[in-house]
Amino acid sequence: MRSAETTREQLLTLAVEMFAENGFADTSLRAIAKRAAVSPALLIHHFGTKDALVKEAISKTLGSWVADEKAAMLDEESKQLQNWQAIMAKGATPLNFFRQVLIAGGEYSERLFDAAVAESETLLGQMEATGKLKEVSDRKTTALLMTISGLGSVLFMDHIEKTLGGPIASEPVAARLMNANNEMLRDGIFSPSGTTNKKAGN
Amino acid sequence: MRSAETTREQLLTLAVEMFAENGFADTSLRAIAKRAAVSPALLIHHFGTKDALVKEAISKTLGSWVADEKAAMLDEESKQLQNWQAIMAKGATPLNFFRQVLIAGGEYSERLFDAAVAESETLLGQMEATGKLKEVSDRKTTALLMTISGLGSVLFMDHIEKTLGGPIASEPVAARLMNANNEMLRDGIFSPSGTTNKKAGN
DNA sequence: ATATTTGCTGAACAGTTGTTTAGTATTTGA
DNA sequence: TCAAATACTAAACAACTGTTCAGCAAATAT
Repeated sequence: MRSAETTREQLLTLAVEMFAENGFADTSLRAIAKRAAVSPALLIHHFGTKDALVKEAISKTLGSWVADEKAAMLDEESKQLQNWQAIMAKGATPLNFFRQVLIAGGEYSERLFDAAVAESETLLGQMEATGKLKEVSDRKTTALLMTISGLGSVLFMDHIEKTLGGPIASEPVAARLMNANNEMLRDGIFSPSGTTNKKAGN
Repeated sequence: MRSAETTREQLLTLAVEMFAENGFADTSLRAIAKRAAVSPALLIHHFGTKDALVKEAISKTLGSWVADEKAAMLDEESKQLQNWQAIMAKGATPLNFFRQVLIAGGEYSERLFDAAVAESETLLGQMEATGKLKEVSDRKTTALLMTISGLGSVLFMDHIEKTLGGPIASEPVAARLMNANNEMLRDGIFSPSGTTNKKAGN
């Protein structure tokens, strides 16, 4: 054999990269094959169908990622920035891949979202137990909102970078995001209802 | 003439619906034509290219929507729920269309995002001026985070509905989202740094 | 009534897609 | 060493895509 396992893995790695860059639908088997200097039929030979390749790419990438990322978001404030940057240091590919999975919808997107909500909820519970969290009246919905923010940041990464004028992994941009987020989550940003012109405004 | 303007408008309306449902790339001219009981060539005849049809669909739908939606998010608390429901009452099509534009990326997605950030920033300014807002150290980034949440809610609509077990426009689901969001934005949810749960100022 | 414009169609073109098939070359197992 | 298994390819298939083109039919203008 001509080093089958190696070729297969190389193809899978390349597919992940290209899927991350252009999405699943917009990345053809021919395009992958061309960049691998290989016949399109070889991809079918190794993976059966494009769909199977997509699924394998997803489980490969997600499996190695979610574990690292999950605890970072709600970690101790002093560690947040370095956690964030450590995640980003892994490069753009996993993050973009993540994004494509969410965009593509379907089963994996659903699982991913559910896992993220569950994770947020667990962390909120832990924080509450250790006194790091104020009382929240509806923990599940709060976890849901935090998930939306977290995954939203991934989805809108390009927009964020454009708005803040720098890569999301860079210190100044990451710090601004962290600070604004912590400010919001620690103090709130709305004035307590009733304290100011409640009916005069409008 | 066989009522040209009417046919064109009907086709455009149908295209918007189908784009909202399945996205731009996954909605072929043939599919639209078939559901309109019309020749695919007629779509080209009226709109020139598919791309032109997409653009016209976008500007038609976005134009009539953004204006209504923009002020609702940060309105007075008592009005939020009914604002939200009023928006949702317009039906799923515009919201899904919105979603597809954001997913598709490109020029329109960018414009949409930028407009939403700018709008949030303006509203934060207004709220601060009327004393409804606490001091925020970085208004732009705060506006950015609120935009991510807002548009994230649109993007993850299906997931939200699945998680909370009901349509996002329904009273119980909408109320939960509103309450959790207000709680977060008014009081914050993290305990002040360095302390453990010192005050619950409700 | 005739000519002209215009809504509209059927059929085809050219390109892309995932996949199949038949076959070659290389490696492995006996 | 010989046979079986495996890696790999070129070419083609069938289905789809957006788009073109020649022409029919109906409304409008003359």
